[in-house]
Amino acid sequence: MPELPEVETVKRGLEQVMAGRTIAKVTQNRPDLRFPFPDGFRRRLAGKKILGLNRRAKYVLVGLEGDLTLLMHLGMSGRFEIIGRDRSSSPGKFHHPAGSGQSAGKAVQSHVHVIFHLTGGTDIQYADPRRFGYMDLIEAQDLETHARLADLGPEPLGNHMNGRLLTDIFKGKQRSLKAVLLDQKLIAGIGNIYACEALHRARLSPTRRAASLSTGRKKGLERVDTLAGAIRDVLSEAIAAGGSSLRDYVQTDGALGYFQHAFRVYDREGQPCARDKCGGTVKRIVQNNRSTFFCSSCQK
DNA sequence: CCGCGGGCCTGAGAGC
DNA sequence: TGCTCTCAGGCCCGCG
Repeated sequence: MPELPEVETVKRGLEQVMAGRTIAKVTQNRPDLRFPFPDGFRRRLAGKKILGLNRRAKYVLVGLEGDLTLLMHLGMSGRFEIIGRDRSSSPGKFHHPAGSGQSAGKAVQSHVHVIFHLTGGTDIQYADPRRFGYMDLIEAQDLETHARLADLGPEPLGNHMNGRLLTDIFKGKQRSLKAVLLDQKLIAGIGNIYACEALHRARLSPTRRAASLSTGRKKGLERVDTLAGAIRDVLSEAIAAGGSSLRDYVQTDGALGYFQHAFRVYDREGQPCARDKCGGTVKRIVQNNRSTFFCSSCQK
């Protein structure tokens, strides 16, 4: 499901049609996703003008008039699709096999839980088969203390993400590098795919203790700098590719992302390492109950 | 502090 | 064809 690049791509797609428009009405087909919708969800959104969209970690934030923010998380299988005259396809991108211009796929269409009807006739559909997604409404004064947002770590694409910041984050951490990269309280937005990919690019073993990188010596700083750069690169490249489409994820116009074709280790167990002259084979192990893919020949 | 296991859900794919 | 099992871009909790 969606990690930072997919959420960023979705946010940009929604922004194009939602910013400046007004929510005429909301259709809500069930009382909950992962958690119950907040009280008065439909009523509080109806008639509100959309001021702008933002992303924080894997959350999409929709700023509304009246100091209200709509917070949305896609869970594992959530997808937004723009239905109506504003739907546009980006040239050169692959389209969902089941989506010949309009349909989001039969299996997904039966799981449309929320529709935001915008004035002017455009609908924003939210479908989520597994219902691990989440929506909430937050008053402006509660934004910084909201339980979902308050404890999030820094943005990996923010200006401050560098070797210094990673060194601070890793300091004293006896957990594995992979576990630390996945911890949203330490760094926000990285998920299973991009943690694996970033570590491979930085030639670091996912099982290595995080604190073992953050030595004060020159060599240590070089390593964390390399990792910070790898994180930044892989996320940026994935956003440019419209995200990674494995099972559920599509962009808001139904197009598939195509960064999955650029994976070097994720879901490549048994295949040769993509690094030049490495000669290793990609392995799959389990860490914290999640699959980790890496090359033990070049990742140390 | 840390990893593990289980849970929340549905669907796809593999193997029999 | 259909059953059973495993696994999946997330995240939370409790246990030891």
